[in-house]
Amino acid sequence: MSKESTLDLSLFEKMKVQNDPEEFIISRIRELVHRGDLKPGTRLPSERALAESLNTTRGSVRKALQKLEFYGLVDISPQSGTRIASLHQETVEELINSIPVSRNRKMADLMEARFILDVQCARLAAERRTDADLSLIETRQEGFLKAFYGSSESFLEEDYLFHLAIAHATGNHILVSLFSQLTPPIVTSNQPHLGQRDRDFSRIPSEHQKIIDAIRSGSPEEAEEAMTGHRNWALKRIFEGEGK
Amino acid sequence: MSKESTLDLSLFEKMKVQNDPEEFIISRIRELVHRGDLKPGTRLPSERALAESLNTTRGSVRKALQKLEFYGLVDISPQSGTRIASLHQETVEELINSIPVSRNRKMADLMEARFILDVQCARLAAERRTDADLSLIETRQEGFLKAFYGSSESFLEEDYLFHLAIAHATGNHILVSLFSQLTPPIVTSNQPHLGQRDRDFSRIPSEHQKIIDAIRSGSPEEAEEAMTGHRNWALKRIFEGEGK
DNA sequence: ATCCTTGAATTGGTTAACCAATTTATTTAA
DNA sequence: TTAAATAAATTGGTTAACCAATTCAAGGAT
Repeated sequence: MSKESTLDLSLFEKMKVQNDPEEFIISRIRELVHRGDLKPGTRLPSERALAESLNTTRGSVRKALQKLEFYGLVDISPQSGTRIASLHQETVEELINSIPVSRNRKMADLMEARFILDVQCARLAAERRTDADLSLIETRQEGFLKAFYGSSESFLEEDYLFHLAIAHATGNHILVSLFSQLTPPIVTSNQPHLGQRDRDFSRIPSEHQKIIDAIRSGSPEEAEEAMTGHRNWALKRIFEGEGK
Repeated sequence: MSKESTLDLSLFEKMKVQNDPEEFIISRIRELVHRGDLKPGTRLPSERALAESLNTTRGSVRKALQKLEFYGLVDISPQSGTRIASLHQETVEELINSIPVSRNRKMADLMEARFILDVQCARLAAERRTDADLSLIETRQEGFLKAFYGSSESFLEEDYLFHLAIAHATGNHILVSLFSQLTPPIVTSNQPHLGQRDRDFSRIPSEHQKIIDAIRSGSPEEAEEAMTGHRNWALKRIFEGEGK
């Protein structure tokens, strides 16, 4: 029984100066799992051993491992140790912070997922919106227009609120949650495509209006079509400069 | 400036015997925020004060607050205190565990969100699937059939793996992540509707096969239609017994 | 009165020692 | 040689003291 798939060793050699040991441990283990160097069931070195090996304190190691357990990446058992968990599903936040996939690729995946949600939310909103929902959407549109035609740099934030109001109008809390998970990383990504306006941006206000009209009149098909056109254009902007 | 929207007090009166102080604090604060008793900006009592008030240790209080910060529900600033965060978007897991919404309603929202993702993933999978993707999907179907026709109780789990393989075939990691967030709680929810088979369950294997055929032949429209039929039926089962 | 200085009190963050349960190694008895 | 008994070492978990930074209030100079 002494054999068993046990502890690895020098995979955690200290590197450089570690400004944030906790973050380093998390990203390192995540990387090792992704690359397959750490297979499910593999036991990690003890918290004390890891701390010494990384020239850090046990507290930092512990915080990192606790977060990894929360992520579902490892299983911690008292007196038994910490092992790589069996089947692990990543959260969106994990994926965004993960290493192996290129930044552009992740952004493309994010935009595509949001595209899907946007279109379906528009359709459902047209079916179910209450008057209060419609009122909120129109308020958001006003805010967006003010930011858009003003010199405000925050029109992306306002655009987000507009789309979020549509998601809210579906009455489905889960959809709102998914939506809000996807958008902040997009908004804060400082994608050069998004930040600066150019000729095409003039389309946005009228496209928004089409969507609003469809939702007001309760026409799911029209809403779906309007949102598809609106978002398809945004998607293309991202995909340009990188093949799928 | 001494006024300010500050600390509340006896909202944290100790109740009964607290077996798990950490979980209690998390659920209590979540509840207070949901009910509006704690508004954004409100400062919570200090960790020491909370610990004494709840007859627990500072460590437990601290762990709870750290998790709440991770959830985005509170903002912690050293030497300044812990305050309710301004705009808070709930994660799916939070929503599932939240109190105010009825269980059936949450389940309906979950199913609807999964329906949307399922259909769109089927469409994209038909467009992009590699041979390896198709192979995995067929493997999952075999596993499902074995569990379905055998006396195994795990056929729901196998069904999940089948659908997950389709999401994987889109090549979009974000979609896979969203999908995996939505599905496990459905499987484990012990919905009486789902747990026991009845006459309608016999449709599942052939519906799966239709989806596979559409994905193999690269027909997005067919895949979308097949998945819509498959999942629409599941949706109806949930909505029966509660007007949406 | 008003503003600035100053020092005590309070805040979240960190550290190291300690704990109980388990595992591993050693010793002892058959 | 084998198996049981026992002691030592190791594990994650917890606690309490300590820390630096900040806040807040009292005191004094203008």
